Amino acid sequence: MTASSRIHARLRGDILGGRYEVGDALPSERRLSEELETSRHGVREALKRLQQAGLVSISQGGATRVRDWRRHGGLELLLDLAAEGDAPEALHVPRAAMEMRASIGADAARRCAERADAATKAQIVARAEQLAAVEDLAARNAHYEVLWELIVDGADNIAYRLALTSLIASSQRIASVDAHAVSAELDDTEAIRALAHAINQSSENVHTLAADLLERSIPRG
Amino acid sequence: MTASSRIHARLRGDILGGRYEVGDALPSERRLSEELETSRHGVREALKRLQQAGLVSISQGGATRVRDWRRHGGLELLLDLAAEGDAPEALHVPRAAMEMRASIGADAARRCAERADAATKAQIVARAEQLAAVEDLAARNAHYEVLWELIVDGADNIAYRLALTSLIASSQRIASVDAHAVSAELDDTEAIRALAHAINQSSENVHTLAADLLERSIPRG
DNA sequence: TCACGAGACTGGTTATACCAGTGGTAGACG
DNA sequence: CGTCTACCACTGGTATAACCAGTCTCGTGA
Repeated sequence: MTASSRIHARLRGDILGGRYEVGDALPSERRLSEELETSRHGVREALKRLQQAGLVSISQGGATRVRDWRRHGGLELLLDLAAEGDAPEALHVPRAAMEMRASIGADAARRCAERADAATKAQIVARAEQLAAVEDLAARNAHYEVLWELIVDGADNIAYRLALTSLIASSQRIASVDAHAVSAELDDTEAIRALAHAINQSSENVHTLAADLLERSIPRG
Repeated sequence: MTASSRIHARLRGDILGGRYEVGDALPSERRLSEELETSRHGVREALKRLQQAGLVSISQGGATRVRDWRRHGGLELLLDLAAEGDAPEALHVPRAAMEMRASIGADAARRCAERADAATKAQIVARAEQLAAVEDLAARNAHYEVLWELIVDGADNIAYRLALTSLIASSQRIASVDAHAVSAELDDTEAIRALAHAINQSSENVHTLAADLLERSIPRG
């Protein structure tokens, strides 16, 4: 744990936790370096990372101010929100992540059926069969994640690929809280196999099959 | 343009442009500071931003190495990819962005119809009517963006909200290349009004209406 | 009352020194 | 001859101190 990452985590928590209002000025770099007992450079590195994430705006001569992260932040904040225990509960982060996962996943499956080559589709079918053959939930979950990586790669959509990074990370964080988050999907190996074969045959109902599967894990509320 | 942002842009371009292989070691901070004629701190700030974006991994004692950004990068890279002219064409960045926009947008419209309160829905209808009333394309586009912000806010899904940031930014970058990117949507004011009213009435076909509208702008290929 | 300028802030940059891990390699040893 | 170890040269991490470059405020003078 480096000094700058400590400062980064501290300030990020303060901002995401709502302990600053949008537009508020952060303490100056010199003050922060005193309060947090580090050099100014460590503070600056942390601030650059916050700027990169869209949480603050820095301007020479003026103060460093808190931005509206709901408007300027990227999807990678989802993980941070899931990790920060003190983020407003009303954001429904788990539900949001699972809904997006379902929407993107269903469309990715459809595109994959359209675009992936035979070799990729064969891998998908093979992986689904492997998954169905194991009993251990953790092992099955590992297969399931690989399966979805194959599907998203097969969809040939870089935006889906990049979004998946944030979704997987935040899903894992959510799953660490609720271990059975996706068990409704993992238990139904038949539905998973059916999806894989539908993709392989470029069926019309790939989107429906995928959506039905993925939407099982959306929390109510 | 600060020194660290120059260095950041330079290295980011080298990585996204494929001039480094995954796993390659970057030159050391001391070497970079010589080559790019800045102090080591400027280099460090830039590297921290690259690390934050998932483009490199830094380890004390060892080298700073290039990561697989397709696997570890976040959605905000979409904007960078759209901006870097030398990114591999095969990524189909405009198509990817527009597909994701359609998938997320259609689902957001559905959730908005389910969840938004009457006041928000009234705003959506009002905005659609304003949009239909103006002739100027730029003004209409501005209304259209606000309309979608209202819809996404109404969907009460923080993941969609955060993803929108990257999608809007990269769409604008794409639109600056192809000015008529979304004109097929903007021209059909009737479809936009129909969507707004469907949301207001919580119709069953909101998802279909939204998807039909948004998918018009997906480039072929 | 208003305009403007001094000065006290803000962040931006540089230089230098040292600490703290890593990893390659030369040499000692079996 | 092989292998293991200790060392050293390298990597990034931290700190100090000084100065540059904008911004903003507040008091003074027109």
